[in-house]
Amino acid sequence: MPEKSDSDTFPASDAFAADLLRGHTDTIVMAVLSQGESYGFEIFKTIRMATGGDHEIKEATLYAAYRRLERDGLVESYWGDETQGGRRKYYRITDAGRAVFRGNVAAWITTRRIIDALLDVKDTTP
Amino acid sequence: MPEKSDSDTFPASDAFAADLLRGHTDTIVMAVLSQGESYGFEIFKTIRMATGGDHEIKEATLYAAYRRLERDGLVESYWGDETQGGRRKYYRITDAGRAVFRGNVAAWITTRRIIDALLDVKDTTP
DNA sequence: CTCCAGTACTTTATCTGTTACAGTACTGAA
DNA sequence: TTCAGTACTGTAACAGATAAAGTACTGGAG
Repeated sequence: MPEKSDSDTFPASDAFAADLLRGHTDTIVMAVLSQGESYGFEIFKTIRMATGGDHEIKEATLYAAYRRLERDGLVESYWGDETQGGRRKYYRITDAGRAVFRGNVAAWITTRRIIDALLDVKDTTP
Repeated sequence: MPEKSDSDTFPASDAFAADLLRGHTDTIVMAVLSQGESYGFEIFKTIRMATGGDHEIKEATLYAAYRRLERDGLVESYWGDETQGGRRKYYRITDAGRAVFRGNVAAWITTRRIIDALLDVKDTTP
């Protein structure tokens, strides 16, 4: 008889992909921006490449994050002076942003440990 | 002049603790139940101990998770026959639950890798 | 020349998990 | 008797994620 994998019978990640990165979006955007200035769509492409298509963060989610981060003074923005093509809004991380980013990375490491312990996940580093 | 730490000036984890575990609650509950049957409040205490007070998952969050898991057939419940004290609702993970749990742990490992890469977090294992 | 895919940004409505808060009910210790 | 702890439930509200749709430009394929 035909084999059925667990994931066929019990899809786990359909609705999950969303919530697994939830709460990390702002931190991820700040991580990209600590490497240097960038504009909205480029940040989107950078993250899409890093997540490899799967688990991708949607455009609308990111643009919402940009607004949130700017509202909280963690990033600053300015319009580029593109003469042709779509106008681009560039983002730059602020000092406050850098500080919060450092805190969030620390929080991630803590959270990571807690979940690893709860799920009894062994170290996966080769 | 008095020192001010980053966390004083820019509180990072006030609203975050909530969202960092978000999406993992169901998986964490199933992790506890794969160790054996348990009842609602006990699962709460187990998780509270593991998270060490910080980052704790609130009672209401867990009871919501129990209902969700039971609705989806991932856990089963029955009332204990306590003769005194509060009545206890016991939970048991189902085969479907075990399968989804395995998938979620795999998803967690993937997500973990992605976030580590994006945040450029090095391996923290001693 | 037209159509389409890609770039680039925006807005609105909706969904879901989390939580504050409140309530019920029992027990044992101060 | 009061309070802390055990044990469960329900409701309202919030915030982040996203589907969906729209605007506007560019370059290539047919």
